[in-house]
Amino acid sequence: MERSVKDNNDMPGHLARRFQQIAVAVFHAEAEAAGYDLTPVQYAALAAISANPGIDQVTLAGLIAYDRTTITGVVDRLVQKGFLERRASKRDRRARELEITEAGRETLSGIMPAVEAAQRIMLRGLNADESEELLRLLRKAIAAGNELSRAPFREASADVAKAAGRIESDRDG
Amino acid sequence: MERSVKDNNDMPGHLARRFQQIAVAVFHAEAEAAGYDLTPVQYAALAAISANPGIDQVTLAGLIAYDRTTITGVVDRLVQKGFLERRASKRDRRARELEITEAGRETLSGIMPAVEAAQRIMLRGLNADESEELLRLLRKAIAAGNELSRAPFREASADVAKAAGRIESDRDG
DNA sequence: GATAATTAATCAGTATGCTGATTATATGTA
DNA sequence: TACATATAATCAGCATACTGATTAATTATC
Repeated sequence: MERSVKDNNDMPGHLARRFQQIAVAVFHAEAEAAGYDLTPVQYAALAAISANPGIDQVTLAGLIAYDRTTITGVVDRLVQKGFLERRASKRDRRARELEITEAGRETLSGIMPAVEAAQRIMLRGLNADESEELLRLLRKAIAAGNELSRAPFREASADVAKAAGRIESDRDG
Repeated sequence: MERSVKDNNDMPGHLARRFQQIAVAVFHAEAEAAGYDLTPVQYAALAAISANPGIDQVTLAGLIAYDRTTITGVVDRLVQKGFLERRASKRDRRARELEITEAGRETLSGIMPAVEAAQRIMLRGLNADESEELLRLLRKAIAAGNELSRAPFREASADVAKAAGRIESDRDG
Protein backbone atom coordinates (compact mmCIF):
# COMPACT_ATOMS: atom_id res chain seq x y z
CA MET A 1 0.00 0.00 0.00
CA GLU A 2 2.31 2.71 -1.21
CA ARG A 3 1.96 6.10 0.41
CA SER A 4 0.36 8.82 -1.70
CA VAL A 5 2.55 11.76 -2.61
CA LYS A 6 1.42 13.63 0.45
CA ASP A 7 -1.01 12.17 2.91
CA ASN A 8 -4.32 13.84 2.17
CA ASN A 9 -5.17 13.69 5.85
CA ASP A 10 -2.45 16.21 6.57
CA MET A 11 -3.44 18.79 4.00
CA PRO A 12 -4.68 22.16 5.23
CA GLY A 13 -7.86 21.87 3.19
CA HIS A 14 -8.67 18.48 4.62
CA LEU A 15 -8.04 19.66 8.17
CA ALA A 16 -10.22 22.71 7.55
CA ARG A 17 -13.08 20.52 6.43
CA ARG A 18 -12.70 18.08 9.29
CA PHE A 19 -12.68 20.79 11.92
CA GLN A 20 -15.73 22.42 10.42
CA GLN A 21 -17.48 19.07 10.17
CA ILE A 22 -16.95 18.49 13.88
CA ALA A 23 -17.98 22.05 14.70
CA VAL A 24 -21.29 21.65 12.88
CA ALA A 25 -22.01 18.26 14.45
CA VAL A 26 -21.31 19.63 17.92
CA PHE A 27 -23.50 22.66 17.30
CA HIS A 28 -26.39 20.47 16.20
CA ALA A 29 -25.98 18.13 19.15
CA GLU A 30 -25.90 20.93 21.71
CA ALA A 31 -28.77 22.84 20.14
CA GLU A 32 -30.91 19.74 19.99
CA ALA A 33 -30.06 18.72 23.55
CA ALA A 34 -31.22 22.18 24.66
CA GLY A 35 -34.48 21.67 22.78
CA TYR A 36 -33.81 23.96 19.82
CA ASP A 37 -34.02 23.28 16.12
CA LEU A 38 -31.64 25.86 14.70
CA THR A 39 -28.67 25.37 12.36
CA PRO A 40 -25.39 27.27 12.64
CA VAL A 41 -26.26 29.58 9.73
CA GLN A 42 -29.72 30.20 11.09
CA TYR A 43 -28.22 31.13 14.44
CA ALA A 44 -25.68 33.46 12.83
CA ALA A 45 -28.34 35.15 10.73
CA LEU A 46 -30.72 35.55 13.65
CA ALA A 47 -27.99 37.05 15.83
CA ALA A 48 -26.90 39.47 13.11
CA ILE A 49 -30.44 40.61 12.42
CA SER A 50 -31.10 41.04 16.11
CA ALA A 51 -28.06 43.30 16.35
CA ASN A 52 -28.93 45.17 13.12
CA PRO A 53 -32.69 45.56 12.89
CA GLY A 54 -33.95 46.40 9.44
CA ILE A 55 -30.85 45.02 7.72
CA ASP A 56 -31.26 43.95 4.11
CA GLN A 57 -30.23 40.53 2.81
CA VAL A 58 -27.10 41.52 0.93
CA THR A 59 -25.72 43.37 3.93
CA LEU A 60 -26.62 40.46 6.17
CA ALA A 61 -24.84 38.08 3.83
CA GLY A 62 -21.71 40.26 3.95
CA LEU A 63 -21.79 40.57 7.73
CA ILE A 64 -21.80 36.83 8.33
CA ALA A 65 -19.91 36.00 5.12
CA TYR A 66 -22.51 33.88 3.43
CA ASP A 67 -23.40 33.81 -0.23
CA ARG A 68 -26.46 35.93 -0.97
CA THR A 69 -28.23 33.06 -2.71
CA THR A 70 -27.76 30.89 0.37
CA ILE A 71 -29.18 33.64 2.57
CA THR A 72 -32.39 33.71 0.56
CA GLY A 73 -33.14 30.14 1.62
CA VAL A 74 -31.96 30.64 5.19
CA VAL A 75 -34.21 33.66 5.63
CA ASP A 76 -37.09 31.73 4.05
CA ARG A 77 -36.80 29.08 6.72
CA LEU A 78 -36.42 31.55 9.57
CA VAL A 79 -39.52 33.41 8.41
CA GLN A 80 -41.35 30.12 8.13
CA LYS A 81 -40.40 29.28 11.71
CA GLY A 82 -41.78 32.61 12.84
CA PHE A 83 -38.42 34.01 13.96
CA LEU A 84 -38.19 36.78 11.35
CA GLU A 85 -40.32 39.27 9.52
CA ARG A 86 -39.32 40.16 5.98
CA ARG A 87 -40.89 43.22 4.42
CA ALA A 88 -40.19 45.33 1.37
CA SER A 89 -38.06 48.36 2.11
CA LYS A 90 -39.61 51.75 1.52
CA ARG A 91 -36.24 53.34 0.76
CA ASP A 92 -35.36 50.78 -1.88
CA ARG A 93 -38.15 48.69 -3.29
CA ARG A 94 -35.70 46.02 -4.49
CA ALA A 95 -34.58 45.33 -0.93
CA ARG A 96 -36.16 43.43 1.93
CA GLU A 97 -35.87 44.64 5.51
CA LEU A 98 -35.42 41.91 8.09
CA GLU A 99 -36.65 42.17 11.64
CA ILE A 100 -36.47 39.62 14.43
CA THR A 101 -39.75 38.64 16.08
CA GLU A 102 -40.41 38.11 19.75
CA ALA A 103 -40.24 34.35 19.19
CA GLY A 104 -36.92 34.85 17.43
CA ARG A 105 -35.59 36.89 20.32
CA GLU A 106 -36.61 34.22 22.81
CA THR A 107 -34.97 31.47 20.78
CA LEU A 108 -31.82 33.53 20.36
CA SER A 109 -31.38 34.17 24.07
CA GLY A 110 -32.51 30.68 25.03
CA ILE A 111 -30.04 28.95 22.77
CA MET A 112 -27.02 31.01 23.86
CA PRO A 113 -25.80 28.58 26.55
CA ALA A 114 -25.91 25.71 24.05
CA VAL A 115 -24.03 27.75 21.46
CA GLU A 116 -21.36 28.63 23.98
CA ALA A 117 -21.11 25.03 25.14
CA ALA A 118 -20.64 23.97 21.54
CA GLN A 119 -17.75 26.39 21.11
CA ARG A 120 -16.03 24.89 24.17
CA ILE A 121 -16.65 21.31 23.12
CA MET A 122 -15.21 21.73 19.63
CA LEU A 123 -11.99 22.94 21.26
CA ARG A 124 -11.88 20.38 24.01
CA GLY A 125 -8.61 18.92 22.76
CA LEU A 126 -6.80 22.21 23.29
CA ASN A 127 -5.87 24.12 26.43
CA ALA A 128 -6.64 27.82 26.81
CA ASP A 129 -3.41 29.03 25.24
CA GLU A 130 -3.68 26.67 22.33
CA SER A 131 -7.30 27.64 21.74
CA GLU A 132 -6.37 31.30 21.68
CA GLU A 133 -3.55 30.61 19.29
CA LEU A 134 -5.71 28.52 16.97
CA LEU A 135 -8.31 31.27 16.78
CA ARG A 136 -5.66 33.90 16.19
CA LEU A 137 -4.14 31.94 13.32
CA LEU A 138 -7.53 31.19 11.80
CA ARG A 139 -8.46 34.87 11.95
CA LYS A 140 -5.19 35.79 10.30
CA ALA A 141 -5.47 33.22 7.53
CA ILE A 142 -9.11 34.18 6.94
CA ALA A 143 -8.32 37.88 6.77
CA ALA A 144 -5.68 37.21 4.12
CA GLY A 145 -8.04 35.00 2.13
CA ASN A 146 -11.19 37.05 2.58
CA GLU A 147 -11.52 38.04 -1.05
CA LEU A 148 -10.92 34.55 -2.38
CA SER A 149 -14.42 33.23 -1.91
CA ARG A 150 -17.65 34.46 -3.44
CA ALA A 151 -18.93 35.37 0.02
CA PRO A 152 -16.31 37.59 1.65
CA PHE A 153 -16.95 39.33 4.93
CA ARG A 154 -18.18 42.89 4.42
CA GLU A 155 -18.64 45.40 7.18
CA ALA A 156 -22.12 46.88 7.34
CA SER A 157 -22.13 50.36 5.86
CA ALA A 158 -22.90 53.18 8.27
CA ASP A 159 -26.45 53.58 7.08
CA VAL A 160 -27.50 50.00 7.63
CA ALA A 161 -28.60 51.14 11.04
CA LYS A 162 -30.76 53.74 9.39
CA ALA A 163 -32.58 51.15 7.36
CA ALA A 164 -35.19 50.68 10.03
CA GLY A 165 -35.03 54.39 10.75
CA ARG A 166 -34.48 54.10 14.43
CA ILE A 167 -30.82 54.14 15.38
CA GLU A 168 -29.76 57.50 13.92
CA SER A 169 -30.43 59.34 17.14
CA ASP A 170 -28.21 57.28 19.40
CA ARG A 171 -25.25 57.13 17.04
CA ASP A 172 -23.29 60.24 17.77
CA GLY A 173 -25.55 62.43 19.70
CA MET B 1 -26.47 49.14 17.45
CA GLU B 2 -25.74 47.30 20.68
CA ARG B 3 -23.11 44.66 20.56
CA SER B 4 -24.31 41.08 20.66
CA VAL B 5 -23.30 39.04 23.68
CA LYS B 6 -20.26 37.73 21.86
CA ASP B 7 -19.36 38.74 18.38
CA ASN B 8 -20.33 35.82 16.19
CA ASN B 9 -17.41 36.57 13.90
CA ASP B 10 -15.02 35.57 16.65
CA MET B 11 -16.56 32.25 17.49
CA PRO B 12 -14.56 29.10 16.75
CA GLY B 13 -17.41 27.61 14.74
CA HIS B 14 -17.66 30.68 12.57
CA LEU B 15 -13.91 30.79 11.97
CA ALA B 16 -13.94 27.10 11.12
CA ARG B 17 -16.60 27.64 8.50
CA ARG B 18 -14.90 30.70 7.03
CA PHE B 19 -11.56 28.99 6.68
CA GLN B 20 -13.15 25.99 5.05
CA GLN B 21 -15.17 28.22 2.74
CA ILE B 22 -11.98 29.90 1.55
CA ALA B 23 -10.20 26.56 1.24
CA VAL B 24 -12.92 25.18 -1.02
CA ALA B 25 -13.06 28.31 -3.17
CA VAL B 26 -9.28 28.26 -3.62
CA PHE B 27 -9.32 24.57 -4.50
CA HIS B 28 -11.96 25.14 -7.16
CA ALA B 29 -10.15 28.12 -8.61
CA GLU B 30 -6.81 26.33 -8.85
CA ALA B 31 -8.31 23.14 -10.21
CA GLU B 32 -10.25 25.03 -12.84
CA ALA B 33 -7.26 27.17 -13.81
CA ALA B 34 -5.33 23.96 -14.38
CA GLY B 35 -8.13 22.67 -16.58
CA TYR B 36 -9.64 20.13 -14.20
CA ASP B 37 -13.21 19.71 -13.05
CA LEU B 38 -12.77 17.95 -9.71
CA THR B 39 -14.13 18.92 -6.30
CA PRO B 40 -12.19 18.56 -3.05
CA VAL B 41 -14.12 15.42 -2.03
CA GLN B 42 -13.71 13.92 -5.44
CA TYR B 43 -9.97 14.51 -5.25
CA ALA B 44 -9.75 13.01 -1.77
CA ALA B 45 -11.73 9.95 -2.81
CA LEU B 46 -9.72 9.44 -5.98
CA ALA B 47 -6.43 9.71 -4.08
CA ALA B 48 -7.57 7.29 -1.40
CA ILE B 49 -8.79 4.75 -3.94
CA SER B 50 -5.57 5.06 -5.90
CA ALA B 51 -3.61 4.27 -2.75
CA ASN B 52 -5.98 1.46 -1.72
CA PRO B 53 -7.14 -0.38 -4.80
CA GLY B 54 -10.22 -2.52 -4.28
CA ILE B 55 -11.33 -0.56 -1.22
CA ASP B 56 -15.04 -0.70 -0.37
CA GLN B 57 -17.16 2.40 0.17
CA VAL B 58 -17.50 2.23 3.93
CA THR B 59 -13.76 1.89 4.40
CA LEU B 60 -13.17 4.69 1.94
CA ALA B 61 -15.61 6.90 3.84
CA GLY B 62 -13.76 6.20 7.10
CA LEU B 63 -10.36 6.86 5.56
CA ILE B 64 -11.24 10.32 4.34
CA ALA B 65 -13.82 10.96 7.08
CA TYR B 66 -16.88 11.43 4.93
CA ASP B 67 -20.35 10.20 5.62
CA ARG B 68 -21.11 6.96 3.80
CA THR B 69 -24.24 8.39 2.20
CA THR B 70 -22.23 11.28 0.80
CA ILE B 71 -19.67 8.85 -0.61
CA THR B 72 -22.35 7.04 -2.59
CA GLY B 73 -22.99 10.19 -4.60
CA VAL B 74 -19.33 11.14 -4.89
CA VAL B 75 -18.47 7.70 -6.26
CA ASP B 76 -21.44 7.90 -8.65
CA ARG B 77 -20.03 11.06 -10.16
CA LEU B 78 -16.47 9.76 -10.34
CA VAL B 79 -17.70 6.62 -12.11
CA GLN B 80 -19.75 8.78 -14.43
CA LYS B 81 -16.64 10.80 -15.28
CA GLY B 82 -14.81 7.61 -16.08
CA PHE B 83 -12.30 7.93 -13.25
CA LEU B 84 -13.46 4.91 -11.26
CA GLU B 85 -14.74 1.40 -11.73
CA ARG B 86 -17.21 0.09 -9.19
CA ARG B 87 -17.88 -3.62 -9.11
CA ALA B 88 -19.54 -6.02 -6.71
CA SER B 89 -17.12 -7.74 -4.39
CA LYS B 90 -16.83 -11.48 -4.62
CA ARG B 91 -15.92 -11.83 -0.96
CA ASP B 92 -18.97 -9.89 0.18
CA ARG B 93 -21.80 -9.41 -2.22
CA ARG B 94 -23.10 -6.40 -0.26
CA ALA B 95 -19.90 -4.49 -0.89
CA ARG B 96 -18.57 -2.66 -3.93
CA GLU B 97 -14.91 -2.71 -4.82
CA LEU B 98 -13.55 0.55 -6.18
CA GLU B 99 -10.71 0.78 -8.64
CA ILE B 100 -9.18 3.82 -10.27
CA THR B 101 -9.07 3.85 -14.07
CA GLU B 102 -6.25 5.03 -16.29
CA ALA B 103 -8.12 8.30 -16.88
CA GLY B 104 -8.50 8.66 -13.13
CA ARG B 105 -4.80 8.13 -12.60
CA GLU B 106 -3.92 10.72 -15.21
CA THR B 107 -6.27 13.26 -13.65
CA LEU B 108 -4.92 12.54 -10.21
CA SER B 109 -1.32 13.11 -11.17
CA GLY B 110 -2.12 16.01 -13.44
CA ILE B 111 -4.04 17.90 -10.81
CA MET B 112 -1.41 17.51 -8.09
CA PRO B 113 0.36 20.85 -8.73
CA ALA B 114 -2.95 22.69 -8.55
CA VAL B 115 -3.88 20.93 -5.33
CA GLU B 116 -0.55 21.82 -3.79
CA ALA B 117 -0.84 25.42 -4.98
CA ALA B 118 -4.26 25.61 -3.37
CA GLN B 119 -2.86 24.46 -0.03
CA ARG B 120 -0.26 27.23 -0.16
CA ILE B 121 -2.73 29.90 -1.20
CA MET B 122 -5.19 29.18 1.58
CA LEU B 123 -2.35 29.76 4.06
CA ARG B 124 -0.88 32.79 2.37
CA GLY B 125 -1.60 35.00 5.36
CA LEU B 126 0.67 32.92 7.59
CA ASN B 127 4.42 32.41 7.62
CA ALA B 128 5.95 28.93 7.75
CA ASP B 129 5.98 28.68 11.54
CA GLU B 130 2.45 29.91 11.85
CA SER B 131 1.24 27.52 9.18
CA GLU B 132 2.89 24.62 10.96
CA GLU B 133 1.33 25.67 14.23
CA LEU B 134 -2.14 26.10 12.74
CA LEU B 135 -2.00 22.62 11.26
CA ARG B 136 -0.74 21.15 14.51
CA LEU B 137 -3.56 22.73 16.49
CA LEU B 138 -6.16 21.69 13.95
CA ARG B 139 -4.90 18.12 14.04
CA LYS B 140 -5.03 18.12 17.81
CA ALA B 141 -8.54 19.58 18.00
CA ILE B 142 -9.75 17.19 15.31
CA ALA B 143 -8.25 14.16 17.04
CA ALA B 144 -10.05 15.08 20.24
CA GLY B 145 -13.33 15.63 18.43
CA ASN B 146 -13.08 12.72 16.01
CA GLU B 147 -15.97 10.76 17.46
CA LEU B 148 -18.30 13.75 17.63
CA SER B 149 -19.43 13.72 14.01
CA ARG B 150 -21.23 10.99 12.13
CA ALA B 151 -18.24 10.58 9.84
CA PRO B 152 -15.20 10.05 12.04
CA PHE B 153 -11.84 9.10 10.61
CA ARG B 154 -11.29 5.33 10.67
CA GLU B 155 -8.07 3.64 9.79
CA ALA B 156 -8.41 1.03 7.07
CA SER B 157 -8.39 -2.44 8.56
CA ALA B 158 -5.47 -4.66 7.65
CA ASP B 159 -7.43 -6.67 5.12
CA VAL B 160 -8.59 -3.74 3.04
CA ALA B 161 -5.50 -4.28 1.00
CA LYS B 162 -6.56 -7.85 0.47
CA ALA B 163 -9.88 -6.80 -0.99
CA ALA B 164 -8.49 -6.68 -4.47
CA GLY B 165 -6.37 -9.70 -3.69
CA ARG B 166 -3.10 -8.28 -4.80
CA ILE B 167 -1.20 -6.61 -2.00
CA GLU B 168 -0.82 -9.52 0.42
CA SER B 169 2.47 -10.56 -1.04
CA ASP B 170 4.31 -7.26 -0.68
CA ARG B 171 3.10 -6.52 2.85
CA ASP B 172 5.55 -8.36 5.10
CA GLY B 173 7.61 -10.46 2.87
C1' DG C 1 -35.22 62.76 -19.36
C1' DA C 2 -33.62 58.69 -21.98
C1' DT C 3 -30.47 55.12 -21.65
C1' DA C 4 -26.81 52.37 -19.76
C1' DA C 5 -24.89 50.24 -15.85
C1' DT C 6 -25.54 48.55 -11.35
C1' DT C 7 -27.78 46.41 -7.63
C1' DA C 8 -31.23 43.35 -4.47
C1' DA C 9 -33.49 39.39 -4.56
C1' DT C 10 -34.62 35.23 -6.53
C1' DC C 11 -34.38 31.04 -9.43
C1' DA C 12 -32.64 26.78 -11.76
C1' DG C 13 -29.21 23.60 -11.44
C1' DT C 14 -25.45 20.93 -9.20
C1' DA C 15 -22.74 19.00 -5.31
C1' DT C 16 -21.96 18.41 -0.53
C1' DG C 17 -23.41 16.72 3.97
C1' DC C 18 -26.52 15.23 7.10
C1' DT C 19 -30.79 12.05 9.42
C1' DG C 20 -33.28 8.15 9.31
C1' DA C 21 -35.17 4.27 6.62
C1' DT C 22 -34.84 0.25 3.52
C1' DT C 23 -32.84 -3.69 1.04
C1' DA C 24 -29.75 -7.32 0.46
C1' DT C 25 -26.36 -10.01 2.40
C1' DA C 26 -23.43 -11.86 6.28
C1' DT C 27 -22.70 -13.32 10.74
C1' DG C 28 -23.71 -14.85 15.46
C1' DT C 29 -26.44 -17.71 18.33
C1' DA C 30 -29.90 -20.80 20.13
C1' DT D 1 -30.80 -25.04 10.77
C1' DA D 2 -33.80 -21.06 12.18
C1' DC D 3 -33.60 -16.60 13.78
C1' DA D 4 -31.84 -12.40 15.53
C1' DT D 5 -28.35 -9.09 14.75
C1' DA D 6 -25.23 -6.57 12.18
C1' DT D 7 -23.38 -4.57 8.07
C1' DA D 8 -22.77 -2.37 2.95
C1' DA D 9 -25.02 0.30 -0.01
C1' DT D 10 -28.65 3.03 -1.28
C1' DC D 11 -32.69 6.09 -0.95
C1' DA D 12 -35.84 9.95 0.36
C1' DG D 13 -35.75 14.20 2.37
C1' DC D 14 -33.78 18.44 4.05
C1' DA D 15 -30.36 22.29 4.49
C1' DT D 16 -26.29 24.34 3.16
C1' DA D 17 -23.19 26.34 -0.59
C1' DC D 18 -22.00 27.41 -4.96
C1' DT D 19 -22.44 29.14 -10.43
C1' DG D 20 -24.74 31.64 -13.56
C1' DA D 21 -29.15 33.69 -15.15
C1' DT D 22 -33.30 36.61 -14.62
C1' DT D 23 -36.35 40.27 -12.91
C1' DA D 24 -37.30 44.54 -10.88
C1' DA D 25 -35.72 48.72 -9.26
C1' DT D 26 -32.11 52.29 -8.62
C1' DT D 27 -28.26 55.09 -9.95
C1' DA D 28 -25.05 57.03 -13.27
C1' DT D 29 -24.30 59.21 -17.59
C1' DC D 30 -25.19 61.57 -21.43
